[in-house]
Parts: sequence; structure tokens; C-alpha cells
Amino acid sequence: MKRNTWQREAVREALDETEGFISAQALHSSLHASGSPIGLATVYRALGDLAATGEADSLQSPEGEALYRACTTTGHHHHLICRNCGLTVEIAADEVEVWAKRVAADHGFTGAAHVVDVFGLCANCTRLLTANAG
Amino acid sequence: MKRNTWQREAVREALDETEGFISAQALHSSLHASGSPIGLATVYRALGDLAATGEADSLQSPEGEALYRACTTTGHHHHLICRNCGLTVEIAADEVEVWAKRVAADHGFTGAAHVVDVFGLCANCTRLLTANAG
DNA sequence: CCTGTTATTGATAATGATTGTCAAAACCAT
DNA sequence: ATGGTTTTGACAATCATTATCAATAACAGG
Ligand SMILES: [Zn+2]
Ligand SMILES: [Zn+2]
Ligand SMILES: [Zn+2]
Ligand SMILES: [Zn+2]
Repeated sequence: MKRNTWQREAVREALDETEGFISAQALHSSLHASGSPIGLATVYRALGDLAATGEADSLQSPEGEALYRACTTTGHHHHLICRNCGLTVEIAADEVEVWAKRVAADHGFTGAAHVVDVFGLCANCTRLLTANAG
Repeated sequence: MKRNTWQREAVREALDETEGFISAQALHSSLHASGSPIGLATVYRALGDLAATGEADSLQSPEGEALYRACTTTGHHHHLICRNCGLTVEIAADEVEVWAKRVAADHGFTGAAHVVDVFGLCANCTRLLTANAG
């Protein structure tokens, strides 16, 4: 049976309070900084569970680290992520869903899944960085 | 100055002969099996260089491992990958390019890049696995 | 409220990919 | 062929993640 522990709840809350994606290590550090004695392995386990049940979304950073985020949307969706500040926008992409299905079908592929993420600079970061550079 | 060594050439050729994506470790094993005494670190370096110059394409496997492939198309493109046999199809996706740009622009993002990969079972693998399962 | 069963925790070791180190070897213009 | 410079490769180091396993805590039943 699945038991409720303060550790799982702590991870869930910490993830909720986090803007954008965060790594297991970083979330653990954050929790420790807040005085929580939660163990690192437990954070990994909790994040894995949340991702498995769909309560959190995960993706691989370009550096190969797994990043997690508490999703507000329950269904299938994608992300538009600021590579500077981490701000993340959840986006529906019916257009891409259709495209992905068609591409797979056209080539005889079945059971198609896809990875679609857009990275860029959010308006805020664009303004700041442009001011400095220009 | 950039020098030419048999090691770099060996990696390039091994990558060319490989169908689908392959990891640095696997390529190193493959080279060793063929009698090449090339070092592991060198394979990592060569693959990194090839990816940097655009001669090879790289992506992160769901397990976080970096995979490489010799690309036949020079420009920007995406992949349709068989999760069973590794067969890879390069696909152009003007539709998705437009979509990605629009999504970024709609939200005020600039300098948008994107990761778009489709994973599935190729026709061949579908037939084989369906025969076994059904 | 106790209590036993059993899932969960967490310190730590183990794993596995990738990168850093640095002396020795290879490359190439001269 | 020679020398300055780049590249190599064996090995150590790093870093994220997973496995271990005894100790702990959740919770159903009494
Ligand atoms: Zn930003
Ligand atoms: Zn989708
Ligand atoms: Zn296949
Ligand atoms: Zn594209």
C-alpha cells in the first residue's frame, strides 16, 4: 500500500513553490536550506513517483540532468522555457500532435511518442540582456 | 591548427557505418571489436567535435546518455527513431519550424531553439513484436 | 490507544557516463 | 629530418543517479 509521509508532501510543496524546472539535487539543497532533514535518495524517489503519476513533468537538460516541474495542466502538453531565468510556459500544441502522428504513420511507425520543447529568452530577459549588450 | 589523425577518421567512418544513433561508449566498443586501439577519451572528443561542427547530430536518450549519428542532411532537421532497433529517419518539418517560431513570438520569447524528436516502433519491429505478442 | 506488519527512509556504497590530467606520441610546416 | 604544437590515452576525478539494507514510521486491526 502507498503511505503518506511528510517527506513526499515536502517534495510536492517545494516543487509547487518552484518557478520553472529544477533538478533533484537542487530541490534537495533547497529543502535543506529551509531546515528540512530530508534525504537525497528520498527526493529522487519522490520526484520519480510524481513524474510517474503525472503530477510532475520531467525533461532532460542539455547537460543530461533530469529536471522536474509541478505541472498545472494535467493532460499532455509541452513547454516553452527561458534559458536564462527558467520561466516556463505550458503550451498545448494540437498542430504538433497531428504532425507527429502523421509523420510516424507516413513512415510506418507505430506507438509514436515525442519530445517537443522550445527554449528561448523570455521578454523580460530579452529586455535586460539587450540593454546590456546594445 | 586542426590536425588530421587516423583516430578522428576512424570515428567518422565508424559513425558512418552505424545505422541509427549510438553512444560514445558503444562506438568505442565497436571500434575495439574491429581491432582499433583507439582510446575512450579520444572517442568522446572526436564525437564532441563532429557534433560541434555539424557533421554529426546528437541527442539525449531518455536515460540521459548522449547519442550520436552521422547526418546525411546538412541543414536543420529532426528525427523519427525506432525505439527498438534504432532505425532513424531524418525529417524536415517546416510546419513545426513555423509553429515553434510562432509560439515563441506569441509569448514574447526571442532566440528560440527547439528540440523535436519522435520515437516509435518502425514497421519492421511492429510486425515482429506484434507477431510475438498477438 | 497499543502493536505488529510492512512500506519508507536515509546514510552510504556502488554504478556508470563523462571530463580532467599530463607525459608521451604524432602531426606537419619548414 | 627537426621542432613547436596538437592530440592522444591511461587513469583519476567528478557528478548524477541507483542500489543496499538496517532502522524508522505509517496505518489497519484489536
Ligand atoms: Zn527569462
Ligand atoms: Zn505533444
Ligand atoms: Zn525498428
Ligand atoms: Zn526544427
